[in-house]
Amino acid sequence: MKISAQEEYGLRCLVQLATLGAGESLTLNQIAEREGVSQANAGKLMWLLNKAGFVQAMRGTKGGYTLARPSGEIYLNEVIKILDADEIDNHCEGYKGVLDMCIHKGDCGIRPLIVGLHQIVNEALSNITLAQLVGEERKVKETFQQIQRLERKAANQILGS
Amino acid sequence: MKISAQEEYGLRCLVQLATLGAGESLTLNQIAEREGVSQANAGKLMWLLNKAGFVQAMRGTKGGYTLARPSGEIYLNEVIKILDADEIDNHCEGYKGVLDMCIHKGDCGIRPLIVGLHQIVNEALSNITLAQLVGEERKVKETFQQIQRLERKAANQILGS
DNA sequence: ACAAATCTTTACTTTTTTCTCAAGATTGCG
DNA sequence: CGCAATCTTGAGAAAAAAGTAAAGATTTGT
Repeated sequence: MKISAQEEYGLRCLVQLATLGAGESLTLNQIAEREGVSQANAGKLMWLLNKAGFVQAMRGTKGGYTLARPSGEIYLNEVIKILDADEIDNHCEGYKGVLDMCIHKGDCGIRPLIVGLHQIVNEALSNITLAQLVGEERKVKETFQQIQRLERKAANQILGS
Repeated sequence: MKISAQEEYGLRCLVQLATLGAGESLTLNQIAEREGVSQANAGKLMWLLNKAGFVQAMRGTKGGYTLARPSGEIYLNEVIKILDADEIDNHCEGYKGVLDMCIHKGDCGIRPLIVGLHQIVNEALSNITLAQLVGEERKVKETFQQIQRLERKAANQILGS
């Protein structure tokens, strides 16, 4: 279970935009340079993010990108969903081995595991906004630590019984 | 953020072994057939799991695989770690763009996010054993739902304030 | 000892993901 | 207008992941 390159770089490009003051914008080149990515690659990512409505692009001299909404209103789960080309909703379509259908219809321990994992990640991401990612290292860390503590408690309650 | 094919199929092969009674074992062919995977592929997975000490293999006629420990003592986080070729510990080594080093040293909003996500997933996985995955759909689902509820509560406590 | 069944291991092929390139489109400026 | 800067878009190259094949090693049974 890992974060894909597209998810990571896409998020980082957004973070760059989130640091801007009102009226400021960044060109593809600036974004690429700041994140250590090629301009071509950044271009594709920004294109995706633009299509999805997270950023606004302006062409021509003096063009560039800005966030389409305040960074405090952009939740990471939405962003990840775009950068990751959806997935999960059709999990059993994906890994069905050489057979035509997923073998594990009905009662199957694997499916709830996979679905559950995705939900947990999604839930965590839906509590974090772009704004929080900008220079707010402390708060993000705290949020996750708290989540983990309660996660552990929950597991004990259920499994320990 | 998604589960890789190797993670999923590897887990499923283990689940097959976990359903066996004492003294029973499964051959590569049987495992492959039951999970709808090619024998070659199952072979590679079982080889990995064997090297990591999760299963025991016996060659020759009457050979096959069995779990190396009781299924109740095999935690999913350990298994995933093997099937996923480690990762995370060296996250900043992985996605560093075209530069020699990760740009985000020190204070960086992205790193705690990535690390935090992995920890949350790992924590969830470390509370589930192979035994629970066998025909226990209900229980796995419950565990995750409970974790999610508390996760949400935790987030509200911190972020809402 | 030999043959059959089975796991082991390495090299290779295919598929998917990631990244790049190059041509096109739009905007602003002189 | 026409040039320069910038985003857009699709094709395709490169890299990584997944999967396959084939030859080798080990065990059991006769």
